[in-house]
Amino acid sequence: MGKSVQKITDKVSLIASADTWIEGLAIQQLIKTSELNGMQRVAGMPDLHPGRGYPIGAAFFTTNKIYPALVGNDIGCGMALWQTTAKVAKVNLDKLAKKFTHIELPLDESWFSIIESSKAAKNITIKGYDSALGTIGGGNHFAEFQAIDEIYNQSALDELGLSRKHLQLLVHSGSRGLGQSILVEHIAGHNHNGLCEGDADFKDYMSKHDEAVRFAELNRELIAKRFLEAIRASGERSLDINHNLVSAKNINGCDGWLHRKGATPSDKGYVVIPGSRGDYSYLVKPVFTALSDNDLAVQESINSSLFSLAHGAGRKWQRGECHGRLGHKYKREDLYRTALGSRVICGNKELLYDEAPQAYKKCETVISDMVDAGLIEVVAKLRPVLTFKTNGGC
DNA sequence: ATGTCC
Repeated sequence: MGKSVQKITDKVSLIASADTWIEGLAIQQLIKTSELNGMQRVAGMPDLHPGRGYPIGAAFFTTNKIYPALVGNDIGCGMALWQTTAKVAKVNLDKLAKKFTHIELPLDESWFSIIESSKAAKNITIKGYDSALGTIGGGNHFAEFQAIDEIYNQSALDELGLSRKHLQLLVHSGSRGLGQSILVEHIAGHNHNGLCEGDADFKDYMSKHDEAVRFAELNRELIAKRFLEAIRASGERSLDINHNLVSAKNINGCDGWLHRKGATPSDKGYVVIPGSRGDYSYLVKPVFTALSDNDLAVQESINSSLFSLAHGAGRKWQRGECHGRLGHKYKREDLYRTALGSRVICGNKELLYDEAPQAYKKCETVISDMVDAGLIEVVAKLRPVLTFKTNGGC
């Protein structure tokens, strides 16, 4: 701890060293959000960047009420890591890149029975959004094949059953149109005012929210299975972690509601913090200091990080300005390959530029800020092999 | 972020 934990105000802290680039607007949004009624504490992560009104890459702890607008439309968005049976040594990039031609369409009849049984098992009763299941979506969502590049903690890797011989698959997606519809309905009735505990609409929102979280998990599972089928491999999920949600949490003896907006939980075991498509991702183990709960330093660390971590490298440039900044220097063809030797499949021109590695911070700085803050230790570094965004859309 | 905006 120390150097990479900044106190912004009494309520607001930021996990970032002084030389980590954070946009001023994002800090302003962080402070503004801390002034909402019932807000107890706000913690910015080292990938903090501006959003529409509220910043992304932050955790917000309230008492007595929740703010659905803080969670946003992509309820349940998160990262799932699958180990495939495919061998890294046997990867042929040209061949691999050709296997994903129909991967964006709604799942066909051959999937219907698994969709029905999975929905029942997860108590998902909502109808009307099944065509989104198994689809990645836009924005920063992706499916990426990766190889374990460097190992720092072999026993942790063993615990997860991960081997560097096997190709890994990281899926980043959420609840698609379902989460969007839940937010739209909430805003129509309550604007950005939030909901008080005890209100009928509070219960109603939380129940829909929780279902959207399960829907998002199922979506990632179906995306993974679909990509596995496309490469004629099977696989097993080693983790699935949501970074957009609100849930009940006791923080330093206080019962309340923890909102995470692009903030990875540090209380759910191992997590993957992805870099941009041209950078490494990091498998990390959250650290819990083995001191008594009464220890002031521990309480302070909990207050300043709110059981949360970065959810990625963090945008350096705003969406939409990237084509202008990169267009002169890079042709579209230049962006289908990365400096780490990986391939990119992205048929949408704006997305190709918006999600370019240059638009993101270096993931290593985000990781080292959290290491310095005493929040994580790095287990392994994952190298991108092929990143799938979308086939069409140009 | 969004079966994405005409």
